[in-house]
Amino acid sequence: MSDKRCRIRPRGAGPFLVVDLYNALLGAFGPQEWWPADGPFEVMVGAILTQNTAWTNVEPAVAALKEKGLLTPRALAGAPLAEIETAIRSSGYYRQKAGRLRELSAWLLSEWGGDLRLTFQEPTLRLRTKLLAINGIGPETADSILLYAAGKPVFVIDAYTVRILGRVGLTEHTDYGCLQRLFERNLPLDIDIYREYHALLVLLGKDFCRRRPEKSNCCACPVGSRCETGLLAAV
DNA sequence: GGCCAGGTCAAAG
DNA sequence: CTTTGACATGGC
Repeated sequence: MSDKRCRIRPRGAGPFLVVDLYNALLGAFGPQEWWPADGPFEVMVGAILTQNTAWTNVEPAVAALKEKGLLTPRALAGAPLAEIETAIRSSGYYRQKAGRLRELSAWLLSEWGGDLRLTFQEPTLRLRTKLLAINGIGPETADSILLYAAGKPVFVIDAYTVRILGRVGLTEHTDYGCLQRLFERNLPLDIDIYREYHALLVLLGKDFCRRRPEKSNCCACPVGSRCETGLLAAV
């Protein structure tokens, strides 16, 4: 995808700045300190379990896995599918996700003996490509793993991000790569900022955009509607 | 009871 | 190449 097609839309006096939104969100909500997990492998597991699923449904699933001692690549790779399914049932799509978790674990085991330190020594792009090759790991899951588990400077795009950018008039593009480059071009190369920014966008999407007078997709409704608020208006 | 959630993949059109 | 359906539970 050429950069030309990723151009952001001018708004008012000039292009709206990605960093302005970050500062506004950080000022309004404070640091979120994502990802809520106990160690990198738990981040990876959570990244799969939370696919199109509320985090409140993921928590019991992670707890059950932990209870059964299944939160290591070796244990998960060797566990019966039925046992994994039972443990993660609350997270929804549990049959799909059980298979995905086990496939991911088997891969980590065979490539690096389950040692994530070794896994994360892999060059970022190379690791990203390998993650994407696993069935059930798409761009958002791969990048969440890279950013929050591996500590690589990769910006995560999710459905909230797409809606919010459209809502604030920054861009109407929805293409993952376009939006990712938009953030990465306009931010300092800083893992903590990437982590914090994505967390804040999710918070805005959940708590803020849900308080809406209209129906769904508040973040996509027209500027000037009743959805307009102090926070977004200030940006 | 309906709508939605921190997506992804495969099958159609 | 773009659109659509399947996957599934739990909270509001």
